[in-house]
Parts: sequence; C-alpha cells; structure tokens
Amino acid sequence: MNVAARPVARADRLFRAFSDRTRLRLLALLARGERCVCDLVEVVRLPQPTVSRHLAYLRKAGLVRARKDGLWIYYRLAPAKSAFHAKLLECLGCCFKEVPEFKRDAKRLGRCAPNSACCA
Amino acid sequence: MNVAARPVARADRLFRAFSDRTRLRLLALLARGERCVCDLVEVVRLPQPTVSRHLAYLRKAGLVRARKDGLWIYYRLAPAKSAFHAKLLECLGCCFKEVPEFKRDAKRLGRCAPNSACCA
DNA sequence: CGACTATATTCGCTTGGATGAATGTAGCTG
DNA sequence: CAGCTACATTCATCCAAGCGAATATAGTCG
Repeated sequence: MNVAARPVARADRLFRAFSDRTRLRLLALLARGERCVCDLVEVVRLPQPTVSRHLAYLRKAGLVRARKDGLWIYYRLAPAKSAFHAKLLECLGCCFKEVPEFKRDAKRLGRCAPNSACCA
Repeated sequence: MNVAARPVARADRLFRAFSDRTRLRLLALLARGERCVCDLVEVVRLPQPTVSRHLAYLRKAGLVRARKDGLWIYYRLAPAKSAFHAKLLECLGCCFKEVPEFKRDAKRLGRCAPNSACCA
C-alpha cells in the first residue's frame, strides 16, 4: 500500500522523499513534535497547497502520520519500521544541527506552543 | 566547487544523490572497497556510459573520489566531512543489509578480487 | 605511427515531480 | 441553512535529470 511497506525494494524512494528542501524542513519540524498543518504553513512561509502536497507525499512514503482533531489535522513522524528508516531519521537530526535554515524554522515554531489551536 | 563543500545549503542535494537506484548500488559496492569502473559495470550489468554518468554525478556531489592508475580509474567513497555525511554512509550499510539486490551485487563482485586489473 | 582498451561526454528524447492557481471537501459556528 | 476555516486535490506548466546512442579522450601496446 504505502512505500514504507516495501522498504527493501524502495530504498531509493525513501531517499527521494528526503531529497526536497521543503520536505526536509517539514520533517525537521515534525521531528520536534506533532504539529497541525497551519503551524507548518506559517513557519515555512509557503502556500498552504504546497505544504499539503508535500505532506501527502510524505504520508504516501510512510514517513509521517496524520491525526484528525476537529477542524485541524496534526502530523507527526511515523515510527521507524527498519534500521534503515531509523538511520534516515538520524540524518534528520544532523541536518537540523548543520543547516541554519532549519534552526530558523525551529525558532519561528517556538513562538507557537504545540497544540495551540493553530497559533491563535 | 563541489556540493560537499557547502553541506549546509545542500542537504537536500546530498539526499538526492542517494535517491537513484543505480547510484545506491554503486555506493553500496564502493562501501566494500575501491573498484575500477569496469568492475562496477560488470557487476551492475548496465551500459558503461550509464555507470560513468552516475559516477560523475557522485563525484560532483563529493561522495566518491577517483584515482587514475594507468588505463584504469579506481573509485572509492569519499571520507565523511560532516556528521550528516557520516550518517548517510551509515544508511548505506542498512540498505546493504535490507536490500537483496545489493547482496546479489556484492556476490557478483566477490568473484572479482579488488585491484584485479579489472576482472582479468 | 595505428589499433585497442578503459572511461568520459554530448545529444536528443522522455519522464518524474515541483509549482501556482483554482477548486473541492469536511467540520465548526451562528 | 449559510458562511467560515482548515486542509486536500486537480490542472497546466515547467524543469531537473535519467536513458540510449553516438562520439570523444586518454593511455597502452605493437
């Protein structure tokens, strides 16, 4: 069904999911906790449909999961299903340390508490 | 000059270098030691220009290095220049364990000793 | 020198996938 | 019910990049 269910045949696919700047930013943000879409949109400063499409991509790749709560949809990282998947998530941590843009994102995210009913 | 020299701005680029099946196979082979191009061509069973193009891609990404020796050119993994780069190489190890195709490649490679003057 | 081997590069074609704009849908509120 | 908010999807366009085929280059050998 999703790509993560066939990790063996699709290592390249998983890498590809990480190979887009916007997706990396989203993943790095979600690594810091569950967030609703509008939080993410505000932080990355990109159009909502763009963010939504990338989240759909990550969902299909088995990298994130969505939870619906009233009007909001909260995304979080999917738990690693293989050593390979776990290593990829570790890469994410390194990216966060080495890429200034990710730190800027996290700083902006800091102004919104988690589950804040969307930065009210 | 090369992408690895700007790791911060190009995390997505490095992931992209890993996001192709053929490049992953080549990287997994090189993780097991230095190899000349014709070894790699024989193992992955793809046209020589295809392999050569992917090796050039990896070279420009700072992921492999080439050493010329007479008529042959030997490729090897470039040493990791950041924690992020190192983690990516660890992913490679996981891929090797989890993807049967990589094991088949390694098995074929096994028939050629390293530095064997190209599977003579 | 010419012939051969190992490797790299260029060209033309095709495709995956990123984007903006527009539109669709689900749930809440009054 | 209407109207609003949060999010998803579709469509058309565009560009990076993969591929096969052909060609170029560099080194070796006779």
